[in-house]
Amino acid sequence: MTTSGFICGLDAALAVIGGKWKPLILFHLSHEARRYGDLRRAIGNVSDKMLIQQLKELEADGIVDRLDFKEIPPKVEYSLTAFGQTLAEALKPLCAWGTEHMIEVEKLMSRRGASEVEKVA
Amino acid sequence: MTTSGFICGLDAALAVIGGKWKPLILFHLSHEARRYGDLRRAIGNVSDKMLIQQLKELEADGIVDRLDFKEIPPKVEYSLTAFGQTLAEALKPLCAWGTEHMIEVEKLMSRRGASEVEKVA
DNA sequence: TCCAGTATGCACCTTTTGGTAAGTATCAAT
DNA sequence: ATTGATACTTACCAAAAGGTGCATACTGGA
Repeated sequence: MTTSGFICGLDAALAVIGGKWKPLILFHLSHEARRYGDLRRAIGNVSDKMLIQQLKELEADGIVDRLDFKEIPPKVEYSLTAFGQTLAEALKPLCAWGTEHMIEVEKLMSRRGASEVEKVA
Repeated sequence: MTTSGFICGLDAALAVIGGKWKPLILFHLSHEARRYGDLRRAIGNVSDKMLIQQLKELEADGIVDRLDFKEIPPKVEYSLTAFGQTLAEALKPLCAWGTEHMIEVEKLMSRRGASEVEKVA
């Protein structure tokens, strides 16, 4: 079925920001443009493969801009497009919600992990 | 490492609403409480296993309330908790963004699928 | 009596996603 | 000459997410 129709806008939005590192990428790029390696270090424990992959998708989706300086030790800068910035705007309240309830959510998530451990034990 | 610490609130929020059917569930329950089968039909093409699983997680996360009427043809009603309603609020702008750009996003998504088809062809 | 509807559980399998480790080309510094 | 940094690619593998189908216990309707 090619009817990939979304029911509520939430579906559409999540189709774009779904992906383990995309929220972080959005987060870091919302402040300023960043070079690849820079962004990589900022996020911390991403593999190259993953970061590149997610950046490519975001680029294909018109969320981020890739600026290749064509220099010979490679230099590439990533930034949010205007479209990406509208997304970042729309994400702010959700980000705020998450920040506000972060402790609670962390407890919930560790509980999920814990119950899985119980099954093993 | 058990440091499941989120970097930005986005991570925390997405840990809660991540899951193929959760956005839809939130969406439908934000209007009113619904019986299980009712909700199921509203969503359309979910399997029982998935819907139940996602509902259980949302329940465990304190987002939805499960009201069992203990009747003998089973009757159970799901609704948003107060906490769940704060989430729903925070999601509104994102939902609006998705609705606004839905056509664009649908094109993007079908393009993703198309390029995968190219690889096969 | 037999089937449908109710909400849910369980076993199994496929698809998707994420991760690891290696390799590429080019230059600067050691 | 080797090493390290740059941005990125590829092949291979593990884990997680999702899907299918069957089973349950009980009732009401055909």
